Amino acid sequence: MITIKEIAKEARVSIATVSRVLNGTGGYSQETFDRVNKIADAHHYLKNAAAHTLVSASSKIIGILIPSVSTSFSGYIINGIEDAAYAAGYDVILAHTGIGGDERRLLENINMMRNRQVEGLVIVSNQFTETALTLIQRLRLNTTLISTSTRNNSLPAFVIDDVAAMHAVTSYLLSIGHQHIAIIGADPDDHVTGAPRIKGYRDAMMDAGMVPSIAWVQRGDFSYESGYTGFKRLYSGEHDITAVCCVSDEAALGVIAAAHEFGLSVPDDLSVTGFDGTRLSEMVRPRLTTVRQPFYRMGKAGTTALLQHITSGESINGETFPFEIEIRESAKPLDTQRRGE
Amino acid sequence: MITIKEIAKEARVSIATVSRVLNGTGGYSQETFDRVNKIADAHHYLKNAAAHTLVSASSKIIGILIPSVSTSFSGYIINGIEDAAYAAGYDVILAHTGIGGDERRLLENINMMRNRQVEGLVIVSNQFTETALTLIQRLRLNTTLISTSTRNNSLPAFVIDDVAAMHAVTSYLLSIGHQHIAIIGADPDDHVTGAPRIKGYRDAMMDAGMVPSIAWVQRGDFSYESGYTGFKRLYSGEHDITAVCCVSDEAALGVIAAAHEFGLSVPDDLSVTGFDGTRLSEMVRPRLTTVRQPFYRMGKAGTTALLQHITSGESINGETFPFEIEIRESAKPLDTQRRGE
DNA sequence: CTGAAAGCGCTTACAG
DNA sequence: CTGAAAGCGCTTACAG
Repeated sequence: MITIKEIAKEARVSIATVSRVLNGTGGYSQETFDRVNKIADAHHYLKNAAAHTLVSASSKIIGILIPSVSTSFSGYIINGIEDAAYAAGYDVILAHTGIGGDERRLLENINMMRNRQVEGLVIVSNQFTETALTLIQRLRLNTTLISTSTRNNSLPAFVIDDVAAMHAVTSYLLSIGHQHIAIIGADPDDHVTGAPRIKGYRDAMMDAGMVPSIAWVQRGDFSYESGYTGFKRLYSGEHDITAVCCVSDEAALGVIAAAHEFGLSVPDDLSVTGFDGTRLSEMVRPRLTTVRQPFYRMGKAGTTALLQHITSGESINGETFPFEIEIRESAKPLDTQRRGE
Repeated sequence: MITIKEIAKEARVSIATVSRVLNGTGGYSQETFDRVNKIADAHHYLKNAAAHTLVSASSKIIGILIPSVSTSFSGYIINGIEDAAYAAGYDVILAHTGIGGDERRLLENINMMRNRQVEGLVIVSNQFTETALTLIQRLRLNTTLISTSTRNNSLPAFVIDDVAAMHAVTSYLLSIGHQHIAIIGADPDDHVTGAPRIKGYRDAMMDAGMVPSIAWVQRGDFSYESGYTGFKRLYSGEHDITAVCCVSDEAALGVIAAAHEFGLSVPDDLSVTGFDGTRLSEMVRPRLTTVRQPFYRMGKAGTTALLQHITSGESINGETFPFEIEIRESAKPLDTQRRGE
């Protein structure tokens, strides 16, 4: 790879001049400008990013920390982040923290982001610990959160209102006549997403004068599997459930699969709703009634705000995005369902 | 952030000694070692990666080039790449090239990888052009290909045998009595994946003495949409089709959705097979009979080989992975199907 | 076992 | 408009 030193030699100017020309910072004649650029182009000059980072203390890199990139919604968020970064001339370092929550790997990766001199950090749907939070603060990493938040809102978060969203789907189910509604797949100990969704469900039920029994809340980890086992557990005891609202589209598919095994057809015998509004929810039959989260926009907006903060010091204001209830075929009015027993 | 200079000062040794201690390269007393490390730890020293990259000309970074991270299988591959990189102490830069194939963005990103001094490049399922290939070669980027290949095999590829795989699913369909079998979703002009799969299908049909009509091959771009529109186009003209093999799980779901609109139920009226074996194929009902590709392993093996090449100069040998036909419920013997009209 | 020095490829005042 | 010089934070012969 050719360096500015060689270009300088060939153009018979100093490296300072080459640097100025290549960065277009002014302070050279048109003639010099053309000559230097011509030589640089001829040799396919590419600036050494490490040298630039070292001297300018600006890496033009942002980091993404994500549990796993293979859950169905993470792709949309990453696309949004990447597009925003690309538009601003930033590159992206990606690191997994692992789904189970391997704290050591998480901390290592946060340190890695710092020693790579990332200018900003985007954390996606992560359950990060106090230790991680402290480390981020000590490292003075500009951070933005997508689809997650801290308990005390210490970091700007780009999210939807989980309580309101779950309240809305549950109310929809109530509005079409269902009363025996279960919720499957959320972890009540997860204060960022699980608990609020359960609260939204519970509030809606209460508003309608229903008191959900304990068995109606089947905990899980948002996965297909937790939908599947959750429904099996539920249905073994409770046969009068007519609708289930799930906390992810994948969990909804798990519920539907388990229902099949009981000879139940969706939505004829059971109404099921998803959450997220991923492509999945439109690709299956019956298509899922679900809550659509604007993942791509959340990723993009969060990153754009972060970048704005980096370049012009504007403070980052988190944003709560509107969600949409997509009414499709996996749930239908109780009086059109074949009743259970 | 503290630097070795400050550590040196505090430990009253030279920066050279600090560097040696921190890298564990030997050449210091136990006492010095302890003292320096203690100070470094106390100040949470983190090595400046840019300085290290600049001086050692080794960035410890590999790059991933991928069209989009939101197709259903890309996540598994990226997880494999990331895990292999993490295990070897490498970090990962991710860049999208866009699904449509924005060549300018592709070339820009290849250049970016070079000026970020990536030590290796992993290209995932990309349709890259001659220009891109030339650029990669000129830049002397160590490159490995996952789930794609070059026409002349100039770059090591980690793939499955598409001809054999499609031959196998088609043969399976034939073996359970189907004869009027269509293929939907492949682009015959795509020489890396589309054409080979069509060939596998055609060969299997020919082997069984069938001559597929032109209408039986519905081109597409592997997407859900192309499955959907492909089946609509097909079925408008040909009502005697009893089975469809698709080139992706998503396309299979598109076919199933379109079939529904014709009042056809899968597999009772129509058998459908997928391709890829993503989680999708197990989450839907009926579960898809499909071809499972070991994406995670492909990503991991390709990256491991690349890293081995980088560190010990071993040449990279591409690898053709075994696939598996997963027999599930979306396809069934012709004589158990309700016949079409 | 340890230090002084050169150098990686850039940027940026400063002086002219 | 242009150049000499210092410096970013490291590594690595070389000499002792």
